[in-house]
Amino acid sequence: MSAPRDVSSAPIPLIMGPTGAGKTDLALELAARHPIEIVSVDSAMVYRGMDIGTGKPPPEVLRQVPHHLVDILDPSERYSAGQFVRDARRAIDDIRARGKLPLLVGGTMLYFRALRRGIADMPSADARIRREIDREAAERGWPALHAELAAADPVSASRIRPNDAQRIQRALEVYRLTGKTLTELHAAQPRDPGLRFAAFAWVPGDRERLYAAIERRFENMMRQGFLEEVRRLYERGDLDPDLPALRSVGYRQLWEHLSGKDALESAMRRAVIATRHLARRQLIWLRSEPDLTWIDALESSAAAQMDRSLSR
RNA sequence: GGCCAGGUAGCUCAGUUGGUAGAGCAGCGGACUGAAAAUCCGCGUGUCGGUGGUUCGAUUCCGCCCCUGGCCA
Repeated sequence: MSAPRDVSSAPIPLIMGPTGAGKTDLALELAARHPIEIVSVDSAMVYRGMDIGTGKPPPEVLRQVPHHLVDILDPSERYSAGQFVRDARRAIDDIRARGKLPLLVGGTMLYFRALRRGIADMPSADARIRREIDREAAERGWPALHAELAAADPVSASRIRPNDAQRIQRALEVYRLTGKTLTELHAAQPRDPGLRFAAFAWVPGDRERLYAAIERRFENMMRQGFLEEVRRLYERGDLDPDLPALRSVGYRQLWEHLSGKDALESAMRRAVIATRHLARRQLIWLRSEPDLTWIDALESSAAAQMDRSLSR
């Protein structure tokens, strides 16, 4: 048990790691020994009814150890980095007001970055404008819309590829909504997030072993009823596979199987591959993130290292 | 045993009317500001099954052998 300390000024620990690295178990272990509450930094765990495939702790554990930003949305809803930053800051304030230490744990690196560096004040997604842009793209192709963006905002256009539909759409959306370019809005972004963080990269040092763990983890999910979980979502009838929630790793592939587009064996294989791809992108992201304390999750002393960091 | 179809990148396959070969997937590297578990970009030397022959030159044509699948005995 750590000595009492001023929780309101202590840096907030962030544990960032790829899927399958054992972050969830680590967080629970730390919660047993420190006065902490967990804030999930995970774009998929926010959804209710998506439990097995997102690797959420079981309901008893969620009740026993306070978790924030888990099960806050229906899968039909959209979340975003901007919303995350607002939610996380509120959770941090609340936890500190209770005299506890917030521990942020997850694998959604964009959310960590947005929290640490701040995020520009921009309008959220607008379904009507997106439909409009999609229609134009269907007629003229994304490169044409990219050219349109280049006329308004050459700086953004130069870093967004002509085929990156998602980013072209967002850039045009913001411009049409506000009359301002992404470049202008980014420049106006507040510099100081007003919070201090201590960021840890919790990463297995051996990629082969991480990949093997991912495969075992997926097989285990299937044993726990992952397919039935996706079937429940499928059979609701009001959900669409283009929804952000259902594009998640595993859910997407099993949905494709349920809708008759793929054999189960093949869908399962593709789900494991998609999870590996996710882990790889998370690792790549971490390499470019500044001010990280790296901990090899495979080292026997790894948990003890984290433990000591929280006691300081 | 005979006939037929195959044997080309880790996998599935394309191709070379003879000038030593290229896609998809996998893998690897990277980007990332309200979809981010998303989206996008870059990276392709491999005894072209083996061995002899023809040829200036064979992965490509011919002979033999090996392996896989199918059909017939």
